[in-house]
Amino acid sequence: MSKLPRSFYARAAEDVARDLLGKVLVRMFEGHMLRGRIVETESYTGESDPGSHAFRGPSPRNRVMFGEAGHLYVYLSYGMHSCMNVVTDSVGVAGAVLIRALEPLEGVAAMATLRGGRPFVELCNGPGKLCQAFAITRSQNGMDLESTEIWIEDDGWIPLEITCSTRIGLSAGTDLPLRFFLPDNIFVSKGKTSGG
DNA sequence: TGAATGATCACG
DNA sequence: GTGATCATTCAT
Repeated sequence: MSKLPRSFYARAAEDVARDLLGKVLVRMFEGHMLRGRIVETESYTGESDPGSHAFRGPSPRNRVMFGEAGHLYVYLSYGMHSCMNVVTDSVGVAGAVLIRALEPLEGVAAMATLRGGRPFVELCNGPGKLCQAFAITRSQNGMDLESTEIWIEDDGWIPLEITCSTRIGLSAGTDLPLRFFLPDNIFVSKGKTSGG
């Protein structure tokens, strides 16, 4: 049960995305401890990645992707949903890992309330859903994962198997196998699998 | 299958 | 300033 150090994040986004599978996101919210195991991620880089927000260089929105690793990058999608990324790579190099799905472990009642009473398996099986369940909005943008409000820890659990496939919901860069998930885990978001 | 809903970006 | 686009979710 150890909190991941900043050096864990200060690597290539693709490596961080793969290694985050099985780790546990922890969030303190109004006295509740919310915990969920990461079961699905996608990696995004910079100028070489047409699917990335940072593809066209720095802007006010993607600024944190170019900053120090181990911070949160949260943005609003489709005008109504927040999506949560973890910043990777070194300062000046754009990189981030989108957290797409979690397996709820602790604080499930609080998550269900935040999610409007949705069924258990639908609490965190999508990027917008898990942000709602963990009360993460753009006001958490730039937050440090070494803070006491939100962090990611390793509880020793190791995935049996990791599968990769192309990323979801993009109009560019869809040919790259940069989505990582645990096959057979029921909390992985719906959408395409690795061709099966 | 498509409605909801607003920030962001390119362009002028 | 305007218009197109979007790393989605939910109800039909």
